Order: sequence, then structure tokens, then C-alpha cells
Amino acid sequence: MGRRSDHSREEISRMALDAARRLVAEEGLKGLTARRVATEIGYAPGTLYVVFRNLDDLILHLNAETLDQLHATLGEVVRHCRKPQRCILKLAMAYVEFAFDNPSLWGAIYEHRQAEGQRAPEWFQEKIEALFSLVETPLRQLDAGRSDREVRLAANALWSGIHGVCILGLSGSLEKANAGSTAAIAESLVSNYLAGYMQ
Amino acid sequence: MGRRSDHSREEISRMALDAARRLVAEEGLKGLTARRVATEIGYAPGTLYVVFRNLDDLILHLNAETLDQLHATLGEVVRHCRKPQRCILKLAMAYVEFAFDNPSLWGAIYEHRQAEGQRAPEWFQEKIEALFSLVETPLRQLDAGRSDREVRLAANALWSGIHGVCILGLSGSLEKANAGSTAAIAESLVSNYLAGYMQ
DNA sequence: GCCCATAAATGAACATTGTTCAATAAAAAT
DNA sequence: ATTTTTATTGAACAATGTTCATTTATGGGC
Repeated sequence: MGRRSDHSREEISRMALDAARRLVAEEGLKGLTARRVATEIGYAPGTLYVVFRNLDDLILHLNAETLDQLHATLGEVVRHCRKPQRCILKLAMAYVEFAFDNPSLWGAIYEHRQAEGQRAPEWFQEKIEALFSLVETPLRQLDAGRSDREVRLAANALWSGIHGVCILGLSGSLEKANAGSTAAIAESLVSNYLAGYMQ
Repeated sequence: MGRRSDHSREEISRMALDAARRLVAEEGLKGLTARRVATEIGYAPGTLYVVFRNLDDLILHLNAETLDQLHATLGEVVRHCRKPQRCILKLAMAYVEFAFDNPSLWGAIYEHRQAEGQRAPEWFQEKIEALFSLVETPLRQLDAGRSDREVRLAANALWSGIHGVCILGLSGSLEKANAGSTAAIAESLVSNYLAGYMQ
């Protein structure tokens, strides 16, 4: 059959991404297949390839939305705090919370990035950059005497560190009980690092 | 055809793991397929399933060998240093170096772990525990007054942190140039954390 | 109202994948 | 020699991503 329902490309894209998010959230990246997404939105598999270049492209856009959501969440956190040190700690906590609340969606971001050897497109990298700079701002306030280079280095160290804490915390077990100890580890990392940084 | 060559199960297992390691090292986890491994060792696909439960099981054993190799490498590092602080820093550097020298094999360890929802078997977890305790020893020497709980927390924070630094360093780009800045980030993380920890 | 050109959606087809298991061939035992 | 045992096979199955000739509905011109 040919033309049947009248959804624009944007609408189909949106429906597909919503279905994909549900599938990944419930069953992980492994649960995401072209045929399942197509069935969920009431279209044939081939239709997906009109909107997305391929499955990797669909996942990329799904991850982009997750990054946007994460950025919005973390952005809200830094707006509600004064002291830079407290800000950074809250950022770390919020990041851990987000990862534990959306383990599969959060995991899909880096699971997929390393899956294909190539680098992600520019606009995707920028979304990650935007997250990074959320830490740079309070870091700069913390000690105005530091060079941009030093601030970027510190932001990178902190962000990478928290990222790693989440990864190992989540891979350890999927029980909620682990979230608490993971938060404790994250706090240890941030507060000790900052203590050393300011000393 | 039936019985043909006379390799024991152990020999076939060894050949398969060697072939798998080569494939993963050269093309990443995506390059590893049952048929390719079978072809490489001159057996039919079905034979692999006599030795391993399935492909995941084969990858698990491959990762176990990588962990052993990593443990041997890091173990050598801690034997050649006196001051605990220097020890930990060297451990971190050696970890970064290993990750950058064997990006695909190192990546396969956690890429695979999160791929299947379930937890890895006991004997596998123990290999990871063994790596952890490499950091705990010098940490304990650093400040004998700390409780076991505190030491474990610090070891966890440091290890997770370095792990995260490697992940983001490698995902950033596969150029060797990145190894240098990644090492700098790792050093920043460790030295500042330890400074805060001792203060 | 009819017809045609255009665009949209299809779904059968292809190459690969992991995995299984009856069939088979060689070695070991009798 | 003959039988039994066992290791290995490779055809078969279901499911995957992806493509593209075919089909169908729509919108415009008469």
C-alpha cells in the first residue's frame, strides 16, 4: 500500500523516537530493533529509513534528546545554588541521580558512542560540551586566579570522575540500594578533589 | 564429517580465545562473530558451542584474560615503588596507558558487562575485586588511622574516577595525542584527591 | 467527474547474525 | 571385522538491518 495516514516527517520522527525511548527504557539498547519501532508506531520498517539514515542515526537522535533532558535537569540545579562548591557537589549528585533514574537511556549514550568507531557529528559533540561548561562556571567562581586551561582540566577531571562513578555504580548491580553508596563515592570524589584543588 | 583433528577442548578454547582477541583488537567487539572465530581456527561454527555456552560466554572468558593481563601489569607497577602516594599515581598512569594501548580489548570489558542485564559470575567479579585491592594497599599505608570503610570508599572513588577519565579520553578521539591530555587529567584527579584526602 | 503525475509507504527480498541438532565420520572397544 | 562411542559437522531456523521496485493514495488540470 502507499500513502495512507498523514503524518509529516517530523511527526513520524517524533513518534519513532518516543517508541524508541520506551523500548530502550524498558529493555535496554538490545531491545531496540527497527521492526519493533516500526510496529509500535504503526508503520512498515522501510518507513523508518525515510526519516533516519539508519538505526544508528535513530539512536543518535534519541541520545541527543536524553542529553537535552540531562542538561535541563542539571541547569535547574545550578540555578538554585549560590556557593560554587555547593553547586558542584549538587551537580554531581544530580548527575548520579539521573543515571540511576534512567539507567538504560543514560547508558545508551556512551554505549552507542563507542559502538561505532567514528566520532559523533558536530552538533552532538556540542551538546556534550554544553554539559561540561555547567561545571566550568562554578569552578571559575571558586578561584578567579586560575587560567582557562586549569579550569578546563579540573572540569574534565571532575566530570570524567563522576561519570566513571556512575558507570561502575550501575554495573555493580541494578538495585536501588547501590544508589546510596554510589552517591557517597561521588561525594567523596568531589569534596576531596575540591579540597585539594583549593589548598 | 566427524572427528578429524585431535585438539582437546582446552586447545580449541585457547585457539578460539586467541583468534577472538585478534579480531576484537583489530576491529572491536563488532568484528567478533561466531563464524569468523570458527573459520580462523579451522572449525565449524557448531564446534564453538561445545566449548563455550554461547558467544557471550566466549567474550566473558576473553575479558577475563584481559583482566588478568591488566592485573599483572599493574601488579608489576606497585612492586616497583615505595611511597604510597607515588604508587597510586603510577597505578593510575599505568591504567591509562593500558587502556590506550588496548582500546578495544579494554573497552570490551565494560561494553560487554552492561550489554547483558545480568551480573557477571562470581569468579569474574573476583578478578575485578583483585584490581581494586591494588589501590587499597597503598591507600592504607598512606594513613593507617583510617577505617576499612574509609579506605574502601577512597579506593572506589579513585578507581572509578580513573576509569571514567579513560572512557571519556578514549571516546573523545582515537588519536594518540589524546593520551597525553588524558594522562594529565588522570594526574590532576589523583593528586588533588589525595591532597584533599590527607589534609 | 475523470485522469494523470507525484509522492508516500510498503513489504518482499538479501545478506548476516547467533544458535541448535540430526547426521556423519573417525576413533576406540569388542 | 564389527560394534559402540564420541567429536565434529553444516544445513536449518529465526531474527536482524537495510534496500528498492511496486503499489497506492493524494492533489491538480481538464
